[in-house]
Amino acid sequence: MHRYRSHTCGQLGRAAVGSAVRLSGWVHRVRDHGGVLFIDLRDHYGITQVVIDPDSPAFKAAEAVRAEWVIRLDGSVKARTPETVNANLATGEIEVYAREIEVLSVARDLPLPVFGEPDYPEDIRLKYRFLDLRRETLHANIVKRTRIVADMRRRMGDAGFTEYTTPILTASSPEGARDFLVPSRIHAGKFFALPQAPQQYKQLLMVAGFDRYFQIAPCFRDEDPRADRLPGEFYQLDLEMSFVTQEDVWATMEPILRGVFESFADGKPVTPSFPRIPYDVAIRKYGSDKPDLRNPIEMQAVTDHFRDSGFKVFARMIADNPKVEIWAIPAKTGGSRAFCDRMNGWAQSQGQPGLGYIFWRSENGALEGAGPLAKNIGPERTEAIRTQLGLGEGDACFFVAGEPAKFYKFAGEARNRVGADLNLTDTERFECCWIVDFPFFEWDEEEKKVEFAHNPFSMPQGGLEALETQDPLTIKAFQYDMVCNGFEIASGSIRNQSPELMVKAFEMVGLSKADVEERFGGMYRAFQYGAPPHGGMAAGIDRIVMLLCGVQNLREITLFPMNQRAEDLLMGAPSEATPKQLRELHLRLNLPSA
RNA sequence: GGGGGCGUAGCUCAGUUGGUUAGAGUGCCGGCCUGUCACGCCGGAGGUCGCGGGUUCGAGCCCCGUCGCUCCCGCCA
Repeated sequence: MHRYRSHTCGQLGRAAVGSAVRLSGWVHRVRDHGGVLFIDLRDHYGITQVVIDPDSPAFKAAEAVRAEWVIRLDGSVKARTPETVNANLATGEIEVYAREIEVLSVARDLPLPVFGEPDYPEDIRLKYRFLDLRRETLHANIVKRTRIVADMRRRMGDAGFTEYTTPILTASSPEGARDFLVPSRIHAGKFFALPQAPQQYKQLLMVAGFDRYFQIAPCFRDEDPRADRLPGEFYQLDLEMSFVTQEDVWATMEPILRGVFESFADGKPVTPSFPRIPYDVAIRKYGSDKPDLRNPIEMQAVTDHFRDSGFKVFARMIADNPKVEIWAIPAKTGGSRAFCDRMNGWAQSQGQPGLGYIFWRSENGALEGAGPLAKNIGPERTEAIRTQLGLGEGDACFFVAGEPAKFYKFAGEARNRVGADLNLTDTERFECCWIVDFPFFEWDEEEKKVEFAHNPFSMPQGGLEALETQDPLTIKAFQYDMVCNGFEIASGSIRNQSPELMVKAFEMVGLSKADVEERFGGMYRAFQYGAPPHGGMAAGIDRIVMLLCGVQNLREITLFPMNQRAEDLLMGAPSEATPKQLRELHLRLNLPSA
C-alpha cells in the first residue's frame, strides 16, 4: 500500500464499501462523543467522515488530534445507515472506520479557522494566506481561476493563436501608468521597467511576421489599488493579429470569450450575440462607456418638453446655454413618493442639488403625473414625457439637467441605482457587449489642449485625411472595449502602423517627430521596414474570473495578493535592501524625513 | 495626495444620558457524553476598550492629535 494514501478524501462512495483504505489529510473537524468519535478528514478533493470506536486501537490517538493537524489513517469503508447518510457530502453515503492513526504534522492554535470560514480581518487572512487558501470557497475560486485560464489557452490555440512570452525586464514607457523600476547593476544609474503590458512587443511580433500571437501576460503598474484593481500586478489575455479589420478581431474573439463565460457561468445565461454600441450612444443611453446591460433602463433626452416650460430652473438653463440638455431616467415600478425621495436624498449625498422626478398614479380613475415638476410644467408636457418614455401607472422618471459631458457620469450612476433598488437589474446573467468607435482625441481641460483619449497606438478612423481636415474632437478611433455586467473586461484597437500617421497624430497633441522617436523608438523604427496592418486586444483575466466566481473583490480570486498598501504580508515584501546590494546597484537612499 | 466608514476578549459584535466589578456568541483549555456532521451539557482562562493627550469628581462613551484596516476620488495610455 502507498505510504500515505490509497484514495483521496473526495473519492470514496458506495462502491468502495468493504474495502480497506488508507487516507491522508487535514483534520477539518472533530466531534468527540466520549464514546464514538468523528473526524472529518479533508484534502484538496473533499471531505470524508472517519469513525473511531472506543475499541479501535486508534482511539487514543484520535482523542488527541486537533483542527488542521495532518494525519494518515488506515481503516475500512462501511456504508452509513440510511438515517446517518449526509446528503451534503459527496462521500456522505459511507464512512471510514479507522484502526490506525499516524500524526504527520501538528498545528498550533489557529490564527484563522478553516472550518466554517468565518469572516476574518483581511490582514490576518493575508499573513496566514496558506490557511486562508485551505478554506473551501477561496480554494474553489483559485481552482476555477486556473481552469478558466486553461480554457482560454485551449480556445486560443484552437483559433490558430500561438503563445509567445515577452520580456519582463524592459524599458520604461513614458505613457500611461507609473512604472515599477529595476535598477541595473551593470549600467550605473540606469533602470529597467516591468512591462505595464506587452503592447509594443506584440506589435513588434506582428512586424516580425508572427501572425496570431497571444499570451497570458503578467502586467505591472505602480498605481493605487481598488476593489477591482490589485496593486502591482495583474494578468491579461493579450493577443494580436495581422491583416485584420476590427470586424475580424470581434468575430474571432467574441466566440472565444463567450465560450469561456458559458463554460464557467454555472448555467447563467450569456449574451448570445454581443451588441455593438457606439461610444456616443452608450454615453447617452446608459451614462457610461461600460454599461451594465442587465439593467433594462435606457435614458432619453427630453429637453424640448422643458423648453419654455413652467419649471423655470430647467427652462432657464436651456435658454442660457445651447449645450444644455435634460435627460430622463425612466424608472418602471418606481412610482412612489418614498422611492423618489430616497433617490433625491441619494443624489444630494453625491453632491448634486437634487434629482427632479415625476411619478404617475391613478386619481379618480384618471392617470396623473405627481410631484413638483409635474405641477410646474403642467399636464400636457407631463403626458408628452410619459408617452415618449412609455411609462404608466406606478412608474416614475428622474431628470438630470446640464451639459451632458459634465453630468453623464452621475446620470449613469443614478441609472444603476434605480435598476438595483427596483430589482429591474437581473443579476443572474452575464450581459456582454462591444463598445466601439471611441473618440481618438479628448479635450484636456487642465492643459487646455487636445490629448490622446486612449493610447497613441490606435488608428484614427479616416486616416491621415481625417487628421488633416476634421475637427479633432470628432475623430473616432478603431478602438473598442468588451463590457460585461458593467465591467470593462477587454480593450483593444486596430493599430496605427504608419510612421507618417503616427507623427501627424503626435503633432496634434503637441509632440514632435523627435518625441515619437524617443518614446517609441523601437516600434517607430520597425514600422519603417514593412509593417503589416494589425490589431488586437487584451482581456482582464482577474476581472473575468471575479465575475465568474461571483465575488466583489480581486483578493478572493488571487493566490497571494498584496494588501491595500501594496505590501505582501506573508512574504514581507517589499523589504529593505542590504548596503551591499545598494552599493552594487549604485544607489543611495534619500528617505523622506519623518 | 484627498474624503468617508470602522477600530471593545484570538475572532464577530453588544455596551443606555459620561457613573458600581466592561458583556454575549464563537474559538481555546479542562470535565462529562456511543451516531454526530455548526454535535450537546458543565466549568475555566482570556481585556493597555488601537495609541497619545485633553475636558470631568468620574471617560469604552465627549474633544484634539495620531496609527491601523477598508471603500471611494485623484491616478490607472
